Amino acid sequence: MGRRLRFRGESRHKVDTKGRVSIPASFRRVLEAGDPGWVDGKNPEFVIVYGDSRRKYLECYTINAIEEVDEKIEALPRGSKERKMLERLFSGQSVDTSVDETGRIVLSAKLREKIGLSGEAFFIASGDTFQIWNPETYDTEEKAVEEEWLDDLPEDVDPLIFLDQVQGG
Amino acid sequence: MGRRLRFRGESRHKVDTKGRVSIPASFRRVLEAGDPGWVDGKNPEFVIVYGDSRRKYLECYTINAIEEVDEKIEALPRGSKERKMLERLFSGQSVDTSVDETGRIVLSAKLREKIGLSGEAFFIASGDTFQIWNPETYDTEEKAVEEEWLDDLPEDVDPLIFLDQVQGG
DNA sequence: TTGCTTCCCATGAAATCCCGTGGCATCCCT
DNA sequence: AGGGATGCCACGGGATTTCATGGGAAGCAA
Repeated sequence: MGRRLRFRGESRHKVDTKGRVSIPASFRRVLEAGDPGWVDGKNPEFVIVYGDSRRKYLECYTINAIEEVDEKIEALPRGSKERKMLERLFSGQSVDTSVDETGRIVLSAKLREKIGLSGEAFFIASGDTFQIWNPETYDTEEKAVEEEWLDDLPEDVDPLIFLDQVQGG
Repeated sequence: MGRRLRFRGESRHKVDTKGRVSIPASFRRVLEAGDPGWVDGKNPEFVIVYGDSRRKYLECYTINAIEEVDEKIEALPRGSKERKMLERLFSGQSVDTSVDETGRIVLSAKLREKIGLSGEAFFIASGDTFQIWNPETYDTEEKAVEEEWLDDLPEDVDPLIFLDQVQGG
């Protein structure tokens, strides 16, 4: 198996009145690589998880990534609370889509309203998923969180330190 | 064997006086794929499990999915309590239906009464099945549970952590 | 006959397809 | 190095199809 591609970078794109948005070209390459059914010339599919009411962004999974999640959910005991909740989140509160010929997707009115999208959308990579935000929401809420976190670190601590922390419980 | 199709998403549809309801278009695709007897142009069949009196929603299985369940039940010792109960649930308290030309099914008065359906129905995917709810019941009883569960999670904990929990215990 | 079910046809709104444009970067040829 | 040709990219608009939903007529049963 080849190296797993990851999303990388951030960018802004217009959202037209029909809800169409271009997916950053580099993200498309990752979506293609992450869709086992994809063949050159065709349009990659992927899954948008929008989650519960308080989530303010859309989270996008490649087919491979979402399948990994689905399988893990299926491995949980049938009937358990965790399983039910995760099914809600990942099976219920999600849609699958595909990129069109020109590299765009269509975000339904419902999805746009949910995250307050109009005019422009902000894309940002996050490991093996990427997120779609209303640019203002991202600036005011997320960026603030990031900066606060960095500010709270002692002056001389490099965030890289966290890379090698043991997983714990 | 190809990748297993799963239901995905949620939506609301009208229930008319005859008990007719549209099945979400994307669910229809999964029902078609999950019905071994289906051919393009025909109408897929599937099974609705309504269960005992406590259950407040209808659970819908593709033909393949229900067959898998049936086989597992048959593997249980004949005469065992578990087998009897499961047979009651899945053979007795269920009906099979088919989607019509226009993408709808008819829910009998009995089924509608059972889950208190009138006016509108809420559909939500749940792995390899989907559920049909009275929208109010879903909001007040189920969604509330979900939100409470999310609220009880520590601020910075993502539900995803449950995916990697060890099984057992 | 009186109610249920099916079946058939109709329609507005929404989603999808198809086609076209300008900008920018890269390649290639001379 | 100049200058075009090529190709990908972000974006827009119109045409077409699919969806969800309504209503009536025909079949069937009590």
